[in-house]
Parts: sequence; structure tokens; C-alpha cells
Amino acid sequence: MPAAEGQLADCAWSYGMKLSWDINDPQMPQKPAHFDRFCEWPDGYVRFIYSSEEKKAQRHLSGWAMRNTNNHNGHILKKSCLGVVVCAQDCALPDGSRLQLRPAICDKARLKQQKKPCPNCHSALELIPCRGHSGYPVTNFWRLDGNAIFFQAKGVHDHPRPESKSETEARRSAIKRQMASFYQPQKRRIREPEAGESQDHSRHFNNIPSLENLEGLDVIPDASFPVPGQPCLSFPNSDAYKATCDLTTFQGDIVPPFQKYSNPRIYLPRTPCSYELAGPGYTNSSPYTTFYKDAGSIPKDSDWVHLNALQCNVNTYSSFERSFDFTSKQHGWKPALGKAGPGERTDQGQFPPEATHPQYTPQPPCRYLATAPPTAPALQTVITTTTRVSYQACQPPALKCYDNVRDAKSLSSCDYASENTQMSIYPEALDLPAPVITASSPTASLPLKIPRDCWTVRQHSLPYPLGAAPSRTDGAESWEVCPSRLGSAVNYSDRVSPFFSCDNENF
DNA sequence: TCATGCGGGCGTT
DNA sequence: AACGCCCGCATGA
Repeated sequence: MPAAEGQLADCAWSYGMKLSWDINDPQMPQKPAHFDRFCEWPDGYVRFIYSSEEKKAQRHLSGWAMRNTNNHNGHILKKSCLGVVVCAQDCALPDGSRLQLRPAICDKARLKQQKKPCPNCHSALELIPCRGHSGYPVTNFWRLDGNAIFFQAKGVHDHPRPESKSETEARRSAIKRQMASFYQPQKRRIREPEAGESQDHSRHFNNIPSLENLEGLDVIPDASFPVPGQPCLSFPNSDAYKATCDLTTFQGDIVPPFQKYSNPRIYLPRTPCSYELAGPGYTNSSPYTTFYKDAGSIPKDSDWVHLNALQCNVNTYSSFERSFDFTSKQHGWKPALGKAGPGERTDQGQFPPEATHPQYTPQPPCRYLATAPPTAPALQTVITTTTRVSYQACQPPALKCYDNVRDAKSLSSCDYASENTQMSIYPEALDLPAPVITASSPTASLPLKIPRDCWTVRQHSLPYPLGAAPSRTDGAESWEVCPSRLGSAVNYSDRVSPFFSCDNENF
């Protein structure tokens, strides 16, 4: 993944946004002056123009779990977001964060994935569908025209980021390597019980709670399943992630402990390693809490990731990324209310038709916590075969109040990624007429309003009966849920986007 | 096994 | 007609 700053800049200063075009235009801009750098986490109504040489663009990659959608147009590839898979119990990972897996793209694989249990608490996994586009999944369009690849995104993801594809691949490959290296040491361990080793990572296997855990892992053929006994040092980008191994911490864990990759989103079953996060922000973070339903089924999964990493160390790219995102997103409103940020587009003409609808207004940092749009057909379609049942069982916005830990998460939850900042800076949404913005969000006067000291449920997690969900047009109600005591966001202050003037203290 | 892409077909708006 | 989505099929890693 490119440097956070690089991506941020890429997304924020999209060249594609400076030109007037729509993916459905008969004629696309010819011979673009230059191209945008690939943005892995596009969010909002953004457009990019990539070089046809851009490999990632050629592959139509995205950090979001996007599946192909038939739009009956062979010239334009359309993809819709699948959302994110989380633990139905919203259990906290060892580090306090929440599980946020990348939904399998393949329907069959996804169903299988959802049948697996949360690797942390063994309760059911739940798919949080994306409904960021007027109640429907956010859609991405790709169109190759000449030497350019035009990309257009519609909708604002109303859910946490899942593990990115690259992360998933990295994790899986790492797991394979770990598995390979695990078995041998493990065998030795079984033969040589408790030898007293505690320093050597390769010997942490003996600390694995019980062999049953291992067996469980073995039984689960899913390569994505976290592998216990993985040395902390083997994680990718370990340099960025400050983790130490602490056998004592590990001991006592009954469930498959997690081992975190340098990348805060990735977790592996904890081995005798624990993490010593370097920053205050570590407390935990998953902002995206899932308060909805109680565990229902008894999954058996293994693929997991962690998402919010805010918690994770502040020194890591991720922490920065998130913190930055957070701030930028939080402040993203400011430009709309006041003056636009540098390079901000102002051509209303580019506004998506939906822009006039409240649902399309810029979302607050905690947009995924917002209530569902009035019409949420997604519940019937998107969730259909996979999570429909879950919704029925969902608890109402359980308005769970969280502790400081949660607060920390909220911070991270408010930001998606540096790349997402474009939403804060350029999105047409920012150009929305003031009336629309104010009507749709209480944050009109502030980047982020924190009406309560607690969060409410994510909109998609709400069990609104179809047609009964509160309308976003009402605006304010959508924001009832906001982070509280964001003060814990200590780490965010030093990375505030220059484009925004709001103080982090507000959060 | 799974990610991707394609495209037929169906229901809804 | 436009959309969203389900499904099956094919291909490639």
C-alpha cells in the first residue's frame, strides 16, 4: 500500500474530479493531461482518471470488497460494495478493537465465510451490507477509454473498512508460511513440553493454550484462518507495528488469541505473543462497533482481520492514516460550510443526481453509525441470502455506551483512510448548497457534533422494518449517534489536515 | 478454492 | 428503461 500521505494526496487532489465527465457520457475526456495515482479506498462521489498502464486500475482493484454487478453494459464495468463482515457479538479483540473481515467476493465463498464462527468469541459472524448509496451498496464504475481508465464511485460507504485485498493476500500468504513453520516447531513442542523457553519466538508455540486450538485450526481448511504460533516478527511491516511478545499475556486465553500484524487490520490467532502498543491510542479502537444483534448462528470461521487500528499504534502508518482520515473527514464539512479547500471542485454540474438528496450529503465521520435511509431496499436484496436473518434478529440501535476504549474507536471509525479524504475535500457533496447540508446534518455548524456521550448503532445494523426506517432527509436523527469523549484521540492532533481548521479536541 | 468478469433473466421502480 | 441482484459459466491464479 502506498504511503498514507501519498494516497491521501492522490485522492484529495483527484485530477479526475477537476474535469467534467460522467462514466456514462458518450464521450469521455480525451487525452487527459495527466492521470491520478491509484486510490485504493475511494469513498464518496469521486472520480479518477487512471492511466491504462496502471496495473491496479486495470484489475479494477479496490480496498473495499467490491463484487461485479451486471449493468448490462459491456463498456462499463460496475461493481457494488459488499460491506464488511464483523462479529455479531461485537466482541473485542485482545487489543480491544473489533473484527472486520473482508467479505468474500464469491457468493458461495461468502456464504461459507459467514457460517464460520468469530475467531475471537466463536459467536456468529455478520455481514454488514453497504448501503451508502441511497440505501443501496456503493457502486464503482470502471471504463477503459483510449489510454485512460475512468473510475467513478457513487455513494459513501456507511460501514467500516474491511481488510483490503492486499492485506488479505498478505495475511494468507503469511499464514501459509506460518503454518509451514508452525507444524515443525509444534511437533517438537509436543515432544518437549514446557522447556521454559520464553524468549524465542519460534518457541512460543508451547504457550498455545491448548492443543485443541491448534486442532481446531487444522480442521479449518480455510487458509485465511489465523494461525497460532505465528511469530510476531514475521508480520509484514512489522517495523511499523510495535508489538512485543509476552508469554504471560497469552496464557489464559482460551479462545484463539490474536496476533496482530503490523497492519492493524490484520490479526492472527494470538500466539504467545502479546502486543505492546506504543501509543496512547492503542487502547482499542475499533470505532465500528457492532451493536446489533446477538450472536445467532454458530459459525466456524477463521478469516479475520481487525480493522480499526486506530488502536494500534500510533506510530504506524495505519494509525496515521486513520487519524488523518478522521480529522480530515471530520473537518471535511468545514470546507462545505465555509471556503472550499484547495482544488476543490465547485462545478455543481458534476453533482450526482442524488446529490440533492439528503442521503447524499456528506456523511459525518461516523456515518456508518447513522440511521438507515428511509427506503432501504438493501435489506431485502443486499442482505438476502446472507444476512437477512440477522437483521430480523437485530437489536435496535442499542445505544450502547462505550467506555473510553470505545471512544478511541470512534475516532478511528470516523476516518476510513487517508484515501478517503478526498471525500472531505473534493466530493461534490461539499459543494452542496448550504441548506441541504444543514438540513441533513447537525454538523452543519461543526465538523462533528457530539450530541451524546455515546454512540448509537450503525444504520445498517438497525433492524428497521422495511419502509419504517427513519428518513435521512430528516437529517438530524441520523446524527444522533456520534462519538463521545473523543478526547482520547490524542494522536490525531498532530496530523490534522491543513485544509481543515477544526480542532481535534472537538472529538 | 476463490477472485473476476460476463451476461441472461427477473423483480422493482 | 434503468437498476439491483441472483445465478451460472468461464477463466486464471
